Amino acid sequence: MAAGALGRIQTETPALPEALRRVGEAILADPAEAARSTIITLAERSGSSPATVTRFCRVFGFAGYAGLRVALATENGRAAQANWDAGVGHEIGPTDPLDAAIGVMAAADSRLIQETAAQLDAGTVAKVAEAVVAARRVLIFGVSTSGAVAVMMGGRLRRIRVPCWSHADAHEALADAALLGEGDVAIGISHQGRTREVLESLGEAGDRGALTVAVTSFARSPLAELSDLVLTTASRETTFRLGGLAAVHSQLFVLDTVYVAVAQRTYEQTNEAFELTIRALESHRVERS
Amino acid sequence: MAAGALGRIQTETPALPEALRRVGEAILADPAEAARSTIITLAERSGSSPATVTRFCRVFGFAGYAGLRVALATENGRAAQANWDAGVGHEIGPTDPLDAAIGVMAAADSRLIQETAAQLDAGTVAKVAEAVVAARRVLIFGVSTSGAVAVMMGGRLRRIRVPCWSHADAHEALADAALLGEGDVAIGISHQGRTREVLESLGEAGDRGALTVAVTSFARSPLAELSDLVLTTASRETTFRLGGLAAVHSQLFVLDTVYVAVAQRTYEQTNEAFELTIRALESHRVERS
DNA sequence: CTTGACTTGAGAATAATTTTCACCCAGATG
DNA sequence: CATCTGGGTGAAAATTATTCTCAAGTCAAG
Repeated sequence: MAAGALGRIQTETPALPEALRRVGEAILADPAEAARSTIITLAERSGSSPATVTRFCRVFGFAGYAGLRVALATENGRAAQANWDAGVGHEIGPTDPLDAAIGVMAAADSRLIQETAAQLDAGTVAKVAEAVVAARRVLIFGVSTSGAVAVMMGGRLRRIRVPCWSHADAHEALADAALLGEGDVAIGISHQGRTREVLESLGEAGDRGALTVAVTSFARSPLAELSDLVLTTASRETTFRLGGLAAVHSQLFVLDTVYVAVAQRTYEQTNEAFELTIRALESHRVERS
Repeated sequence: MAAGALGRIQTETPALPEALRRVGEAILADPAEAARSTIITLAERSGSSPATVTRFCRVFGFAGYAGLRVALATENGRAAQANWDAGVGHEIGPTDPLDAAIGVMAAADSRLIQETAAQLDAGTVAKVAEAVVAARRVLIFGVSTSGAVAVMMGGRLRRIRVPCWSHADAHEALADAALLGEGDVAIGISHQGRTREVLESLGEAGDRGALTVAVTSFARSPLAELSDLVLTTASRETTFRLGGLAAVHSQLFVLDTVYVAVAQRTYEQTNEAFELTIRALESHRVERS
């Protein structure tokens, strides 16, 4: 078993005879470098011979040098990953080197998605999906960034034949909301749950008898209170005011789950609709060069 | 740089010729196994020759097979540490319980973002950001889902005073592209990099002397070849055809990094612009209850 | 002193890896 | 239609890495 190879080397090395010990020390001094070296290089660096390095591998139960090498590299990756979460929560400042910033952002986003998933209520998602499948009309809206999310989700749902309209524009959303009725679904997206336009449109839809669904980060926001069902997104307002940026990932994730749930409930039809859509889009693609 | 080797293999493999592609597929099918195999074993498993495997290593910038092997092992350790294998790659079927599906999706998205980050070239991001900061005009476009991403990014950039237009509409994008010139920037988004409209618009922008930037999952796609700079997104086409869904996260992440890089380069102005924007948006919010 | 168990590295033997080269094939050209 | 070109490929040669064998050295115990 590869696990713990470095630890075992650390433990056993001091008890080894002269030449073997030097090999162990050379590896411990820089495992990553050792993984990259050939057996010859490593032998030279430890002041011994290739034969001794092979023996060293055998001592630790590897079939040969290749085995040791792979084990070292694996542990090296493991260690790198362990350091990963470290930087989360760190604010990104104007002078941070970009690669560090990229790492922090990735960690933050990744974590955000996990959090979103953790606190998402599958029951609510299922209810929303069932309502969407049964609805005569579905309306999705938001403004600004959330509007773009709404449009994106609308496009997806239309591709699997859900009768869906999506707006990033407040007036159009309001107009459409007024036309909804019993058995329809309205989904309003707002990170903070305080955007007036979204509140008005969702309120209007509710008044007309449609099922209202809020997608927001705040379960106690006006939007949430006004809605029949609430899908909460997670968002941490950290890292250079990136709360807004990250919120999009969270919103998309929540809507992805709704999409999948809808697709599951209309599997046959979904597959067929996919085929059609893909064929239609193909004609807009250029050939492989 | 060793990081992101698997991601890169994933991205580039489909564009490779026959025999090389088979090698890539064999590796992707079981990276851990590949790391343990000799070049000969791997050649046999992929139905090609050792020579081809060596060529494959060169394509991805490794000095030889040993380099690839170590990189694979490293990533393998990385993945193991993060417990990411939990369910990833599992297709979501119509009968899966929804909470399981949510878990799989979260793991997949999370991993996707990590992969995207790992294979993103900070230097390229910096170049794009610098060009955006210096540009007289910036144009961002895509169609369909990528179009929504473009619109979202455009909105963000405008909020920090970047003179930016964004389109999800092919004709408008083309019209605007024709008006660009030296010192302007055009960013085209297309998951597969084969969408004709995006190709045309970016080509037009390039002809007019603008810096052209591609955001695509395929580094060898027509879109990438045609562009001055390429920002590659990662995407695994797994889980219930969710490739397209997941691609959005990846695209957004890449553009987030550009946004942050731009913000870093115009810190004063960014902060000020933020204040103004937030105040403007406040008036559309309802008061805390 | 011997002896013998244990280490070690030189060099031979083997196996893996890389390079070279001739071939094939698809598409371009005359 | 014949010919050429150029990329892609695997067989085999060349190189290099790895493993094995063995003689020699060391050292503690008799």
